[in-house]
Amino acid sequence: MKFSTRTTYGLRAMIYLSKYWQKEKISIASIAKAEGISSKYLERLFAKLKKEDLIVAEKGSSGGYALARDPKEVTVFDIVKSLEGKMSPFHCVDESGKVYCGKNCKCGATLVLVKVQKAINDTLKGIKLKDISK
Amino acid sequence: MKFSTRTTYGLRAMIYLSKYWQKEKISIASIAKAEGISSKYLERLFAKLKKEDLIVAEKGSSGGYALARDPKEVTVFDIVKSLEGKMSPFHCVDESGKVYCGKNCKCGATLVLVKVQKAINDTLKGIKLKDISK
DNA sequence: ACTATATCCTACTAATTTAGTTGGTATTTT
DNA sequence: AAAATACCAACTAAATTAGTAGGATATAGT
Ligand code: FES
Ligand code: FES
Repeated sequence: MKFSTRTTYGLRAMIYLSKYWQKEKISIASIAKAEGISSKYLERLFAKLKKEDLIVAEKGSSGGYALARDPKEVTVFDIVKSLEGKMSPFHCVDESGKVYCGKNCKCGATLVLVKVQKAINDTLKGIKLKDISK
Repeated sequence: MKFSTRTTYGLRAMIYLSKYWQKEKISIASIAKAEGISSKYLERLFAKLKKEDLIVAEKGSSGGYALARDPKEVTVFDIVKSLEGKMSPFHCVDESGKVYCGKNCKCGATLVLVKVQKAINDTLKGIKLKDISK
């Protein structure tokens, strides 16, 4: 049971960006270099973050990325969700906690599934980007 | 971010077994059939559960499996851990919460990693097999 | 002793997901 | 015009997960 590395990459990149909040735009190349991440891969992760309006971009020479919102207001949940897609840790419980197992079974396992899901989400929602980017 | 299906399979099988706690031994074949799981696959999951002393087996005709311990005392954490292996949800934090990222970075991401890990484990440890197998 | 029914064991294959690359196009500053 | 940047789609590689094949070993009942 793991979060994929793209989540860690994404978090690191967002932390990096938050250091320049309301200061500079930062290029993917410089983040990739500083963090030791493949810049082409990071590019694709940024596409997801942008789609969820977590970052804004400016094209062209001297363009780059910047946070779209104040790090005090962005939660880690927002970031992780946009990178991981569906935030359901089990195949038969969806994001809202609704169960739709293949067998339509109402087995006790679902209790576990729902509780774990809630624990993860609550934790992620309780951490702001600001909290981790001092 | 998902638990693999083997975790759900394992939980379901353990719930099934707990219904026969101190009554009968149950064969893999019958569990597999009842739960709609590949019996050969379930066989391999049971090997893991047995290795962690969560179940006991008896060979031969009229053999089968049974819980090794009282469902009131087995936690879901025990089960999930034995099936998932390492219970670290991120690549740079181990089970004890120790960080050893490739870059040896001490970035704020680790705070997230450690908190999520703890939230999951605490949740799983707080649920007994008995609680989910009525 | 034979047979049927079990666990146990190893190695293979298939499917899926994740990670990363290639090769561009479009846009903006200098 | 040139350089630097975001943007985009398709491909490849690696890793993990899911499932299968083909047995060997042990026990109960006949
Ligand atoms: S395994 Fe999905 S509801 Fe029981
Ligand atoms: S990403 Fe592993 S410690 Fe920062």
